Formats: sequence, structure tokens, C-alpha cells
Amino acid sequence: MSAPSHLDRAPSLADVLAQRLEQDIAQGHYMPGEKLPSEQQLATTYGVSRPIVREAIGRLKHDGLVTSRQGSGAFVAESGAASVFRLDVANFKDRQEIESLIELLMAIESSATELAAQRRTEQDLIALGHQLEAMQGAIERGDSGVDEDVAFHRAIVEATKNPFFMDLSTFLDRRVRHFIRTARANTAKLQTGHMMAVQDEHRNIFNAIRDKDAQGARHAAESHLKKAAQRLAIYMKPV
Amino acid sequence: MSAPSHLDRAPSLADVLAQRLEQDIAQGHYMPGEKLPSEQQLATTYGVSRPIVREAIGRLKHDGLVTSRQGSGAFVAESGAASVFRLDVANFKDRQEIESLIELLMAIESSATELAAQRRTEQDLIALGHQLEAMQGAIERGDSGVDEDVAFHRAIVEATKNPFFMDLSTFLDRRVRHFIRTARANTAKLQTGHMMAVQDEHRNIFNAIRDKDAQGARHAAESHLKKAAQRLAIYMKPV
DNA sequence: CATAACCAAGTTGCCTGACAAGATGGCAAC
DNA sequence: GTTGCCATCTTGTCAGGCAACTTGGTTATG
Repeated sequence: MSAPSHLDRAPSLADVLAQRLEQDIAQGHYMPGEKLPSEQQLATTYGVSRPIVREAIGRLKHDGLVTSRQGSGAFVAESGAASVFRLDVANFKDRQEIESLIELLMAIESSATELAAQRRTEQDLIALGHQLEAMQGAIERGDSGVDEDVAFHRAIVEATKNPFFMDLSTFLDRRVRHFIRTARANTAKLQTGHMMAVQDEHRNIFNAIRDKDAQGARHAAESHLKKAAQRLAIYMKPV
Repeated sequence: MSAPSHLDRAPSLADVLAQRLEQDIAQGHYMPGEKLPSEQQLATTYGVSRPIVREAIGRLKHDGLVTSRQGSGAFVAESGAASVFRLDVANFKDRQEIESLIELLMAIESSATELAAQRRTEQDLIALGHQLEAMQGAIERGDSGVDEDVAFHRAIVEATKNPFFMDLSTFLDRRVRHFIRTARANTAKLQTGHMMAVQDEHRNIFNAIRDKDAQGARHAAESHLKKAAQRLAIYMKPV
């Protein structure tokens, strides 16, 4: 709750005010549809200037929590209107939480793979095959193959034809990789033995998607992600 | 693209500038770690005042896309540092997209139910049982039972002990319910026959969680959500 | 010559004051 | 009683300025 992670960047006044207002709205202090106090009034009550209030309210507007009409005021949006899902970065402090995130990623990718098997077109299959070949080429060249790995998973979620799966998957994937990259000792390198195992698992997923075997695809994906998580675990600090 | 749905609220200058900068960062116009132009410079180049620039940059900071150091400047964050997943409200225009959203919700809840079966404590089971009884009471009283329904699902995701599942699930659930509530004809009312079916399906989920039957829990959840989606479909306009 | 202290310029964080545009409520005229 | 108008409030935007902080070069010192 208090310990600063990297840099204790002083929270700006707009930060704390936005958080305060967000909290007040979440706790029902301001009800949906209710008009919240004018900027001037908020400025005086919280002891800050109006631009700061504007900035704070601007963030709430950006997040879809309030809507404002010029000349009238700012109003609390209906409870389901929020348009962002925020992963609080401050939460990333221990192994427990990155594992929770990976768990979520696994859930998404498993379902995505299952859907991909049901819906893949011939073009999707071709794209998937190309990524598989690209990965093989990376192995033979001795490259890291990380980009090809990412591209393969991206091709899967694209085959779902569901934009939310695509967006959430890439978001979580980036987030997890970012965490791993910053947390692990830089000396550790991916081993080619690992890469060949990854390639085998990818091929299993590919075959299931090719055969439109939804259950098989889910199982292959779950197996792959489980093993990937184990491989990643060696890069993470012990709890 | 043009027809205003409710109110055609003119996008503020800070809105367009923030969107513009976000786009520039996403497209690699500014690379991670790079220092972006000073506020004064941005203000002159885009023809707006400095407070507007501050507000726009403030949003990017809030979303984790940039970090600023006083006296030094604002820098583009590393690509995986973004802390928000945004579901663009503008996308919700047709049935196709709400169905995609429901699909995502189903994926989350199915996995959550599976995890809940693996991890539920005795307390979780007791809480789940209470929600089941509350739902039964609502049926007998003739209430809508919506709140009890939500509470039951919430109890499931809480049993996962994974905060991301909890947050994402409640977020998506609210979002979907909000959409349904605004899209459906208000005359339509839930039928008690539906409620009893829901209660049966909930009981199946409960039993599987009680028995720590992960696979059974997933199947029960999938079946329940599939039927729930069908029941909801009658409230939605045809494509 | 190398190193350390120092200072000036640039940048962000924040404030005050002001004006324009749109909305709202009451007052006056009919 | 109804209608039209205007004073007032609120948001949107701008201008200018000061304090705190970082940075890089310059100068003084060992």
C-alpha cells in the first residue's frame, strides 16, 4: 500500500484528486446521473486550482465515468458505462500477482485457441503455417525466435475474428513479457532445447486447429501455456 | 460515422490531441524511451495552449503510456507498460460486437468457474450456498432476482482468489448488462420460468464446485452461459 | 590536467486571471 | 397564463507567470 516500487514519483495533485473522485463515485457518494460540483467549487473545497480540477475530471471523462456538457456541468455516467479496464501497476510487487496475470492470460488464450479451431478459414490456416515455418527458420538460424512466437499466437487470436480477444490477448501478452523482461536477470538466455519444445507444442496446436478439433486445440493450448509458464518460472525471483 | 446517437458532444481539443499523440506513439513515431517535445513546443506546433497539452499528456501518463520527470521532460514508456485495456465504446454499434463481448465474458467465467472448483475453501462454499438460497427466496417472493444472480457469479470469481479475474469479470458483466438494459425494449420482463431454469443451472455449477470437479464446473458454467446468452438474445434487436 | 563545485538555461508542476460559448432559471412583457 | 428575453452560472480555452527540478557546460580548485 505504501512501499514505492521503482521511483517514488510524487503523485501529482490531479492524480490524487482524480483518484479521490473515482473513489467517491465508486462508493456511491455521487450517484449515476447526478451532477457533481462545479469546477470552481471543487477547486475551493479541495484547495487546488481549477486547471487541476479540469485535468482530474478530464481523466474521468476519458475513462467514461463522467460526461460533461458545456454550460451545464459534469454528470456521473451510468455504472456500466466505464470503458476501460485498468490493471493497477502498483499491484505488481510480488510473484503471486504476476502468476495471477499469467493465469488470466492462459484462460484467454485457451478459449481463443478453441474458438480459432471452430472458425479458422483457409487463409487463417495458411497464415498460421507461415508463422510455424518462420519459427522453424529462426531456430535454424539460431535467432531468439521471440518475435515469431508472438506472431504465431497473434495469428491464433486473429483467427477467432473477435476483436476483444485480439486486443485483450495482445495487451496481456505484452504486459507479461514486459514484466518478465524487466524482472529476470539479463544473463539468462533462451535455450535452443526450449525452442524446439515450443515448436513441437505449436505444431500440436496447429494440427488441432487444422482439423477443427476445438477440444483438442484447447488442450494443446493449455498444455503449451502451462509448460511455457514453467519455463518462464526460472526467470523469476523466488517468492 | 456521422449520425449522433445521443448527444454529439464535440470532442475537446485535449481529446483530439491525446488521441493524436497516442496514435503517434502506437505507430512508432515516438519510440519507447524517447523524449517527446516540450509542452511549449507541442502547444505551438498544434496551435493550442499549454494547459491543453498538459491535459492531453496527463491522460497518457494516466494510461501508463508516458512518464514525466519534472525538470527533464516527458518520455515514452516501454511498450508493455500500458496499464489500461480500453474497450472503445464507439465500437458498440451492432449485434455482432455485443456478441463478441459476451463471448469474451463466457471465456472468462468458464475459466473462473473451473479455477473456483479447484480452490474453493469451505467459506467460499458457504457464501455460494447463501447466494443460492437468496436466489431461491427472490423467486418465491417474485422478485427479479437480478441482484442475486450477479451476486452468485461474483461469489464464484471471488473463489478463484485471482484479483484480475474478479476485476475483469465484474467489469465485463456490468458492461454487458448495461448494454442489454439500454438496448432492449423496456416492456420485456424476465419470466419466472427463466428464473427457475437459471436456478437449476446455478445449482449444477454449485454442485460441481462443491465436489471440486473442475471439468464438471467448467462444463456447467459453459452450459449456463450459453443458455443465458440465448435467453438474452430475445431482448436484442435483430441484426 | 583532472576533478569538483557552481550556475544558467530548459522543463515540468502549479497558480491566477480572464474571455468566449452554451445552458439555465427567473423576470418582464404581452 | 404564456412567451420571449436576459442575467447568471458553468464549461472550454487562453495568456502569463512563478517555483521546483534536471541538465550540461563553465569555472574554480586540488
